[in-house]
Amino acid sequence: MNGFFREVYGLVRRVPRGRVITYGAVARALGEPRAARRVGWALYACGKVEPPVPAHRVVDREGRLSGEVHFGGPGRMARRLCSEGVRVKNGRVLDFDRLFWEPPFERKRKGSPT
DNA sequence: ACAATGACTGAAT
DNA sequence: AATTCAGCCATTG
Repeated sequence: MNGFFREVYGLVRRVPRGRVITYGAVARALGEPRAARRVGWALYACGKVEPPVPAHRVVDREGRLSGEVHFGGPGRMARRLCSEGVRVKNGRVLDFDRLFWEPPFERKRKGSPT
């Protein structure tokens, strides 16, 4: 597995319950702002990863549940979010801007930026 | 190697 | 604000 995938999983796992993040934000946090699609690809393969990845907390830049179809059925992702307190309406997070969790900008180790 | 696709995004219209 | 276009990068046929 590519290190990038693990970085994606590691960051997504840090998304607090009841909050959401975007593909682009994950990519930026990992230092590759153009890697949003790769983030999606990583999440596509996160099903068998351990510990489990809360991929349902990752939405697109408009707060839409673009990966809903990959949760085994309609409404599963939304219901999961709802179960965490995130209100979803018509495939979109309502208070998306308010619930957005800005990730800590972690560099590729090698020490922190200062 | 070429073309098409995709859990994306930003800019232009 | 909604839709369309183009860039992006990895995977797949």
